Amino acid sequence: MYICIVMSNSKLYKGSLNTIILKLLNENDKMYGYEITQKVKELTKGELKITEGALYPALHKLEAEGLLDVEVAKVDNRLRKYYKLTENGTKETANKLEELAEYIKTMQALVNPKLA
Amino acid sequence: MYICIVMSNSKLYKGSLNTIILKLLNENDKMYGYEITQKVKELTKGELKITEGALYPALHKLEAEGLLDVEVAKVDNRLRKYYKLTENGTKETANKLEELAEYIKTMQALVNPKLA
DNA sequence: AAATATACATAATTTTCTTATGCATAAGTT
DNA sequence: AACTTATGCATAAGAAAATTATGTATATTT
Repeated sequence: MYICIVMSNSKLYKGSLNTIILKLLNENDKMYGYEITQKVKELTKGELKITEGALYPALHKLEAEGLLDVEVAKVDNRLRKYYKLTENGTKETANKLEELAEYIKTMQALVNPKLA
Repeated sequence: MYICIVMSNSKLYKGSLNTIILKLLNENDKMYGYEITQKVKELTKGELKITEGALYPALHKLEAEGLLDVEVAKVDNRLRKYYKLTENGTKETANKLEELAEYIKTMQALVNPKLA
């Protein structure tokens, strides 16, 4: 038995899930849900864990908005739903990334005004 | 008549209001609500507008959690509620700022893995 | 045989915000 | 004098986006 302290899932991640999903799909062409959770865990060295309750509704919403296309596959007798960016999805990815950069700049102006 | 386009209040700000409040109080000793809204507008060059519906409940909550002390004053026959950090508030400010730095680092690892 | 990993999904609840509304005084404008 | 904008607080209704808790099912590891 061991104790694990993780600072993960700070409140700040709220609102950035869509950006994360879109960016990953922009890099990896197509991915399925579980793969996304693992990739995020890997890239953030375990610091950020995307929960299923957040991820799947987000994917469905992005699909409903026409930003993602879905394609179902069966691998090892298990279902996988591969998502990929639509044309609009690619455009929106650029917007989201710009928004994120802007957000980071703004926050730095707030918490570290000397560097602004 | 003119049209004003502001990218302000993007969804990403969700979760960072407390950090902003605490950091400003950490720098300015004591501030009142309206002053905070104006300071944020100034520091972000109008890009971020803290709404009253978000600010006042947040201040009340931080006070209830023992992170802020409040002191009422009357200036020009108008009420002001000055908030300042408690000892715990100062500690929590450090935590929040570290969390923010961590968040920014993590997001940069996600959206720009080459630099990680 | 049992536990963990893979893979999806949804419902209930909570948190945190926006929008709308309300009260009140001071200062500036028409 | 009347009206608008600025200053200053507050709360309620609703929306958005997460967490937590469940549920189903197969594959792999212990």
